[in-house]
Amino acid sequence: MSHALFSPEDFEASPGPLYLQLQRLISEAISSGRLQPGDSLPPERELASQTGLSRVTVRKGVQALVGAGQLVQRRGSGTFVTEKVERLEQALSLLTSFTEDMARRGRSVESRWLARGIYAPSPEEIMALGLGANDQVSRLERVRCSDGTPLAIERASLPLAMLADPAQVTRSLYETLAARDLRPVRAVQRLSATNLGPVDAGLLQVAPGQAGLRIERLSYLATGQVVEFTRSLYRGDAYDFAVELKIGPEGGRRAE
Amino acid sequence: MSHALFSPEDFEASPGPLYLQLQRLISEAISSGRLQPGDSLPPERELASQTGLSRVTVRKGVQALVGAGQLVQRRGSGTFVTEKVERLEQALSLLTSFTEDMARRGRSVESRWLARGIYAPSPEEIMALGLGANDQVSRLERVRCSDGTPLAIERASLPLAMLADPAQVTRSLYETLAARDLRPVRAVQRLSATNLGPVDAGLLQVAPGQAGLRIERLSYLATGQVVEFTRSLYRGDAYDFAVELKIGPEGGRRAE
DNA sequence: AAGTGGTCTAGACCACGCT
DNA sequence: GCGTGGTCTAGACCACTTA
Repeated sequence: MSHALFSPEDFEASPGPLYLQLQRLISEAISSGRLQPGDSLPPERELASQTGLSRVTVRKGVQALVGAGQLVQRRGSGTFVTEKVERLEQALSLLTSFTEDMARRGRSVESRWLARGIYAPSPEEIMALGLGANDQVSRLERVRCSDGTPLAIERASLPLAMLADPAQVTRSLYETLAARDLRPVRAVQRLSATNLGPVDAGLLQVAPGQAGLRIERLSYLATGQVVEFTRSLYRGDAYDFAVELKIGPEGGRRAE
Repeated sequence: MSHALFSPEDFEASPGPLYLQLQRLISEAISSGRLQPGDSLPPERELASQTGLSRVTVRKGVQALVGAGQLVQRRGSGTFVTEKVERLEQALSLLTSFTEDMARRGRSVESRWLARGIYAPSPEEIMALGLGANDQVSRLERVRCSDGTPLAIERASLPLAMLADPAQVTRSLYETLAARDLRPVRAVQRLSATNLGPVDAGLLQVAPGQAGLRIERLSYLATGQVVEFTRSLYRGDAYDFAVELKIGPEGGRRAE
């Protein structure tokens, strides 16, 4: 059975740096199916002796694939091919809740609370919610998971007037608000792509540096008051957001 | 003048790996303003002797900041603090052209063509445009720049029926289409975050692995025909997309 | 030609996870 | 305890840029 995955011949007179060649070989082994998601790679020292490279060089090649999200390394345990996540599609221009959204797909929802309580507001929250210096803020921070996989980090901040007791939110924030007749009628979102920092990457169980989608949302009541200020981070590999476009000025009538 | 930037004392009995300490020191020097955008870092060998670390370790710390986009390295020349890019805000739900969008902001627009011609379609293009196996496709691929900075890569594909002569597109694609009375009335976009590969990162002049926003768009005529299929990659650090939300089913009336 | 980053090595020790 | 990945070193050579 145990054919070595690679051999020194693979590196004879090939072009380019050795770590890139190794990277390519491993990458091809994955895409060809010779290495399946969840499979373990040989230990670095063994890869080194199999290929005739030094361990430093082997690590450099492997690390590149870890950075690309194709491999995961667990200290003391080994190196494994990343389990792939199915991509979820979600409409951006509907104000739906995570809970309902997943239910509609027939997927389980779990949340892990990072923070749920009343705090002194950050400057960012003061700005966004229009608070006074002495006001306090309700914070709801959680990791959203579906079928066991963390998909997003959600950090919601609300004025106490909107949510005096954060602890009463157990499932959907919108559900809790709606029960008190606080229904947002309008919301503005800002999206950008960002490399996940070590902390957020850890919470989402991906390698630091992986791409994530950052969404900031401000929701308003009919009165114009701000209901909530939410900053979310979605795993870039797990989400597709869909937007339907209206027609811009140059595509339609000139004098609208 | 030339105080050494760092000294071995910075590393005495501090916690954590040495390369992370170096990374933090450099990062702080940047955020504190002691290192300005465009400034050069001391050569790796000098950093090593200043800090008492090995060059390998210095490189590891520096590379991490290169990966984070804070530093740029140019072989044979040196290591420099990244020039920062001002963030542009753009409405996602309007179908505006890059050209007009920048003009409205009073910014210059330059494009560099990567491809402009007629090709045999890829399977992806066949799917998206609903082509037959023997049809051909017009492709417009360019890097979009403003004020000298590359901001996005745009790869547009159109059926020949919509654009028989790609060479006649010189500025805005929409302008060219509108002149032939081909005005899209509807478009669907899909967004996701992704780590830029070496090629795309090179075109956008950022480090490979930096986060980018991928947008796929399908535009339709009033007849329902597909006008264009465009895949764009925006620099994550240069763009903020804004979306206004409608109200989802649970927020509004039940029976609308 | 000199100086820079880019690659590579052989060998060492540490910290963690498993069994 | 043993095997894994994580960190670190000293020294070498290559490839490119700049002068």
